[in-house]
Amino acid sequence: MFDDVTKEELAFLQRFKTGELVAEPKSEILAEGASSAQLYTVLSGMGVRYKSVPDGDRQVVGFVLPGDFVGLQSGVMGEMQHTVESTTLMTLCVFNRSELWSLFKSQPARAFDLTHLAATEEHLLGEALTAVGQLEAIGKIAWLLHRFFARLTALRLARNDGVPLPYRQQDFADALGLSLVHTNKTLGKLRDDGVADWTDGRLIVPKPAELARLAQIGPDTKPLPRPLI
Amino acid sequence: MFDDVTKEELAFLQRFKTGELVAEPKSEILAEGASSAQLYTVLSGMGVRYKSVPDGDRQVVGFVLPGDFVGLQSGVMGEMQHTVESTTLMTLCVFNRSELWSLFKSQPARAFDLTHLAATEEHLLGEALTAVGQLEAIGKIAWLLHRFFARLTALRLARNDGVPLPYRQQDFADALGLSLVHTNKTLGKLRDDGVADWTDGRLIVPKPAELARLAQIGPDTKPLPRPLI
DNA sequence: CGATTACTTGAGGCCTGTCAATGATGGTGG
DNA sequence: CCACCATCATTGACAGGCCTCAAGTAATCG
Repeated sequence: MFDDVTKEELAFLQRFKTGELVAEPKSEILAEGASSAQLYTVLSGMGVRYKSVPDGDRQVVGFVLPGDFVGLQSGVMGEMQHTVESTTLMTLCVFNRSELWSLFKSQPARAFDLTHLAATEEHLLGEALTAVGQLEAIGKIAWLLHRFFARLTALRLARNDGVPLPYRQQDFADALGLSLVHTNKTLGKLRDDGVADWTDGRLIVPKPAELARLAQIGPDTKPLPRPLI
Repeated sequence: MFDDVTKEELAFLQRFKTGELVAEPKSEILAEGASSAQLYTVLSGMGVRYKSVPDGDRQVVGFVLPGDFVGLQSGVMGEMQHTVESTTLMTLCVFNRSELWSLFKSQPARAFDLTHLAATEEHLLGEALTAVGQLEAIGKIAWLLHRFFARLTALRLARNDGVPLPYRQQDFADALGLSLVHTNKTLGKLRDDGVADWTDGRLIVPKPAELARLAQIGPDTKPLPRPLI
């Protein structure tokens, strides 16, 4: 699902890279409102992006999967607009923000890719907003499960016993604007109906077409290809 | 609210510009799923961005105001993920997509600005998602009104009788995931309470602090500065 | 002056949130 | 080894915010 990378491009990215970071589960990678000196590409593990609301709630604005680039907002706008937190153990490829400008000057193709990545994020958020705004609970849950299933399958993380999905139901609730209780009951309904079963951190989808129908998604919708930085 | 532009940068943008477009109200500027050969900067007028849902509904993912750049998604990803439609009469500055690549090669500062713009859109969508996901109806409406009031004031469009707001209540409903009826009643409540009055295409805010409180926004939050292309 | 569009208002019902309690699991310390 | 605590999933009862249905008014237009 990623665009190809040529040898000389790879060479530049190697220079751009300054190290690797291993993050424990539930640790903060980037903090909302902070200006980070580093940008990251996720090599393995999963996490969440969320914004905090004054009254103590939070809105999950996205889920971070291997191959995702995080910190671009901080890189171009000065500070992060949301927090990035690891859910599982994560390893990240570290880049220095100070070299971002040299990338724009000397590697226009990589700069284009970064813009592409930002536009992709915008697209994903638009999809999420549409799901949260227009679907009812069963559709929202189905939408999110379908999205994970398609994305994780494209990442070749699917096995016979489904795909890994190490999040909590609370994460889903916060992503979809639902209460934890209703999220739980809706997941139970999908499980009882034999459409999708998310148990013990793994997701199994016996009826992908039915899941897509509930989510109002075309049955063969695939994740868009994206550049890998 | 826009970043400054130097003389030589302006010269390049003049070459980049290929003309102007005048769009009648309710006309489609860019269509979801289409690949556009043009990109635009809005010079005057207002519009909406929306995504269509299979069952006939739509989700408004943003409102287009003067200074906004539209078509970047098509420019970097190949096709638009949402439709852009004019609400009022609009004038737009037209750029050719084919020159986008030369911009990345020869004007890294402008390329950086484009990435900045994409990241800004991502930020705005994240805010919208948070409002739609976490606030109840009164808060959502207050949030959107507050956002318009701040943005239009920054654009110096404020007069003694408020700011222009030429949208329909249906546009608000589709943006916030509310029904038209409930949107209407909630607007009526804000009007009755003397917090905000949106009538005949103009918005007056007698109690900005109260509006911000309902929207869970810091009282002195300003729109983020952004580049102008 | 009929048709269209947009705004307004009332009534009733359901989807979803809140409150509350229980079970299961795993980590921790005595 | 077991009591204790924290986290997460699950389930039932109940209330309420919001949707749907329906009807009416006002303004614009050909």
